[in-house]
Amino acid sequence: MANIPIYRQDAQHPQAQACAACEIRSSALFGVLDADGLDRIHLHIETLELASDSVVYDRGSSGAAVYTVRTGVVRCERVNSRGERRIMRLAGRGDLIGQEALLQRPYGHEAIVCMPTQLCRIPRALIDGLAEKSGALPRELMLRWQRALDASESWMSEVCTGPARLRVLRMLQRLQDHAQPDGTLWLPRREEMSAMLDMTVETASRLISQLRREGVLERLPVRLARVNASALHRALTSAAAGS
Amino acid sequence: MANIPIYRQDAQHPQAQACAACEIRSSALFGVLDADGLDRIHLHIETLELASDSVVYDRGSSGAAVYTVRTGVVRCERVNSRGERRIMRLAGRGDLIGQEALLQRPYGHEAIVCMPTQLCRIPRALIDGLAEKSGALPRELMLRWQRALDASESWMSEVCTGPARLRVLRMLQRLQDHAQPDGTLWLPRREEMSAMLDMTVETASRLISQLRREGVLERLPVRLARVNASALHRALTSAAAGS
DNA sequence: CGAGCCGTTGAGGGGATTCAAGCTCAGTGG
DNA sequence: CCACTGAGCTTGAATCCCCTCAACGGCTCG
Repeated sequence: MANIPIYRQDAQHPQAQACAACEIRSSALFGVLDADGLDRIHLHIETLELASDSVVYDRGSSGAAVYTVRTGVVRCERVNSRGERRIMRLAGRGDLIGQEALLQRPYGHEAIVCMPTQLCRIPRALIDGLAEKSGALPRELMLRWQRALDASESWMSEVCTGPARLRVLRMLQRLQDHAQPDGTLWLPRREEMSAMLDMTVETASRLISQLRREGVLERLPVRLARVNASALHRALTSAAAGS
Repeated sequence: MANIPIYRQDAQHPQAQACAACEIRSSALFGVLDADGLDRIHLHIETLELASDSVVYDRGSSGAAVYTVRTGVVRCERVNSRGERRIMRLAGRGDLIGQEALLQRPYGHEAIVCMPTQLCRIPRALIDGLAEKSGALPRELMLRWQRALDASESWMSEVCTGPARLRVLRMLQRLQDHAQPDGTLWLPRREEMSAMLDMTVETASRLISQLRREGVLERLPVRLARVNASALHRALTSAAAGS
């Protein structure tokens, strides 16, 4: 019984190969499953490869699946009662989105791809079936919910607060967490920044330009950038203290 | 087997009587339990009666219990990196707080009583034990988590956004949801409003005074108020449109 | 090339903050 | 009884940050 590989290597199905090779499996939802559970899931999980601005799901649609982000970044949006788009959350590698589906509820926000992204689509029925057998899965799910709640609250307390420059700096800090291996990161369009940080596109543009002149940010071709980590850190501490 | 009362009426323990008489049992966490589960829980659940400004739990403390609000209002606070207090959430009748404890994690915020409040303290071990037997409890727990997440996101998109007057109006709208039977509601101190709405106490004061002059709000003795629902509604629509 | 989108920059105005001064009210003690 | 606090609330005046409105430049694409 010992040394059963966490994902069966001998499975024939191509998706089984993909799951076996998946680098995020230890941090992903099914890390807790045993061999029995794992054997069954490959057949139902689908890997999606989506381009920028693709819609993963719409708010209000009654979804039948949750998604794990393998690479790339997905943003979760919502339109508030004044008709403004607000970006509530960024999901990156290893994050789970659309958990409402597990409770047979419509999605609470719209999920949109920020940069070329790979997703694993996990049908609800699959998780329902597994949860009855595996004792560890419900706990793992609750952990994901708690993580989403933490992220939401820390976003609210840090990114929705304070002077505009500080908010932009904190956004950059968070974008760094989703940076690609080569150090480049997704830089939102100005309008998206405005939806994240509750400011106008003009203000976002001014502040980004200023940070570029200060050497905190270096602009790359298409919606990409590179940040100087130490300069960012310095800017953050001085902005937080100076206020 | 049919017609087993959801809470056993014949239990001797005084807490069993309290649970049997609890008016929120259908909406509370244990509404899904069967008779076996219910018989065991009374012995471990404790009813607390706390005065304003009592601390239910501290952020960072590793809690061993979750709490259900029976009456009153509890606020969940957090201190952001600039050292400012931010109120992230209000919990009222039927709401569950401190769910992090179920995952053996420290509380993510500080919970403080807003007005005289009754709480049920539910030890973590109790829920762990029940969850193994009852299939419905994990689902119910996930539902609570999702509800907290929804509340957090809608708070962020509605209360953290827009001109100050609109934010104050939306706060009043939410406070109405926690109103007492007699129609009075908890009116935060100005400093607490400032922590909720990300504005200065002066701005909060100016706007509350203005709303009082407009007849939206009527002030009562101690941190209580009565709102004119229709006037509030009118003010909200005109403020949302006028901007 | 013009159209359109996105980003940038400028000028002006408005709303919120800042700083400051009274105000109300409960508690205290002479 | 009443002055004396001190905390919380209110209000005023000046300042500033951000928004609004506007124009322009770079870029892609038909």
